[in-house]
Parts: sequence; structure tokens; C-alpha cells
Amino acid sequence: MVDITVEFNSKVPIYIQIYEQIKDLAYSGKLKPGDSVPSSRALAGLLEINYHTVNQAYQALWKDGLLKMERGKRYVIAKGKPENEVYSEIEEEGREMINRALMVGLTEDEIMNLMKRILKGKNGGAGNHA
Amino acid sequence: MVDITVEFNSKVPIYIQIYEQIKDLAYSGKLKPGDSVPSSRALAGLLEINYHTVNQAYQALWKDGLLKMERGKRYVIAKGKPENEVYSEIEEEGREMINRALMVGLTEDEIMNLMKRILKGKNGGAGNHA
DNA sequence: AATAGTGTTCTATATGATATAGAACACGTG
DNA sequence: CACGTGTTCTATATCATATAGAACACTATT
Repeated sequence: MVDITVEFNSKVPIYIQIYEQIKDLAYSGKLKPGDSVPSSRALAGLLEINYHTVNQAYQALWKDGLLKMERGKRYVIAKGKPENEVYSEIEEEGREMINRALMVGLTEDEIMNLMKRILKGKNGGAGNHA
Repeated sequence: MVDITVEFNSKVPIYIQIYEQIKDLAYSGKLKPGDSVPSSRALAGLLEINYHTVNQAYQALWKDGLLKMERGKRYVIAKGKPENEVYSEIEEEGREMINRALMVGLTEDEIMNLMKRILKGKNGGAGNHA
């Protein structure tokens, strides 16, 4: 039903991994508003983890407004692609990256070229700039 | 001597905060190779934290090769601005941001425009794209 | 009505990271 | 020698994470 995996060796908590993946599934449109997510016990069984851990992820998503629920029913996707919110998050990520790049002396052109190379998919690799 | 501050309410561990700030000071050139960092007890006194916590940050930086030390002496900045390493980290940050942007449907042009706006310093704010 | 499947709440335990604390040690410097 | 380094050791306290099981209220199905 859903494509969620978990890395046990990761430093990222399991419930955060689930949280992020469902967020991505919803924002990318693979999960649409009205779709229900697996029950905490079901997903816990698949991932071989405790259902309380799954619920921790769901409740975090509920706090974010991404999931809604009614008693006795499963959690359901509430939002689709909230452009403004995601856009703000992406912008913040970009801002942090740029701040760091400027701090170590990269020029605006170098930063823009880096972005272009990444977008092209196949770049010459890191290490041959400036 | 050095400009380091700590947020006690942050979810980021104190020793990580120190770690990041010294890294930035070294990479930005405010701390040059050969400069010594404050002694763990001295910095701990200024920040009003335990000196073991400061030492934890220093040892993490030593593992990264950014600090070097000799017995009985203070930690000393080893590297200056290791372009390739920082560049790789920045590239990785950029890659993650772009992946996320593409996932939610932003086009290449929109991403490039976002970067330009951020670089210009004063952009129209988030929320008015596409 | 009975059953099964939801999420919820409660108590409990175990582990690891974080942070503090103090003592003792080895080494370099003044 | 005295002082300031970092280091090592043991210890404690707290918090986040994860697991565990029981009991509950509600929904949907049979």
C-alpha cells in the first residue's frame, strides 16, 4: 500500500524517518487528501517495530496538520501539496546553504554554477571549482 | 578572544553548537592555522558550562582534523579553509534541497530564481511563486 | 449483539546521548 | 615548585527514544 522503509542503524529516530517519508509522500502527491495511512499496528508489523513508535510519527504529522483523524478510524491525509509551506521550508534550506557557501568565500557565480551542475544531474564531481 | 555563544534551550546539544561555531570560525578565516582555542576550562567558565562538554566539542573537531594538540598544550587550529571538503558538504546540502524542491513539483527555473532571490539578499518573501 | 479493527491512554522498562561533577594523572611552561 | 594544559576515571541525573502490554472508547462489519 505505502512504500515506507526504516534504517535501524541511522542516527535519525525511527519515528522521524516515518514522519519524513509520509510527509514526502503527501507533498509529492503519491498520497492524496482522503487517502488513509496504514494503521499503526499494521505498519508496525511490516516494519517490525512497535506500534507506539508508528503512532508517535502519526501524531507528529497530526500536529503539523498533515493528517486528520476521527475516533475509531484511521489517520487520513488532510492536505495535498501546501505550496507555500513547503516553499518556505525549501527557501530556508537554500538560505542556510548559501550562508555557509558565502562564509567560506564562494562567489555568487560559483554558487549559481554549483546549483546548475546539480540540476543537470551529471556534474563533474566535487573538487574542481574556483 | 573568540566569539562563541550557546543556546541552552536549543535541541542542538551544547557540544555540537560549539563544534559548529569553531568550524565556521576556522573555515571563515576568523581563526587561522596556529591559533589556539580557549582552554576547555576557560571556555567552560565563560559559557557557564562544564569543561567536559567543551572538551567533547574539541575532541570531535580533533577527529575531523580541524584541531591538533600536544600534551600539556592547548588545542590549536590545524587547517585553514579546506575548500574541497567544505565544498562537498555544501554541494550535499544543495543536492538535498534540490531533491526536495523537485519532489514537490518546482521547476528548474523556479529553483534557480529562488536561489537568485536569496542571493540578492532582499527578496519579495516566500509565498508568491508559480 | 458480537466481533474485529481503529486510535488512545496508562504504566513500565531499557538503552543511549547529553551534561554535570570531582578527583587524579602526565606533561609543558614560567 | 606551582600553575595551567588536556586526559582519564567513576558517578550521577536527565531526557529522548523505543519497546511492551493492558485496558479503553469508538467505528465498521458480520
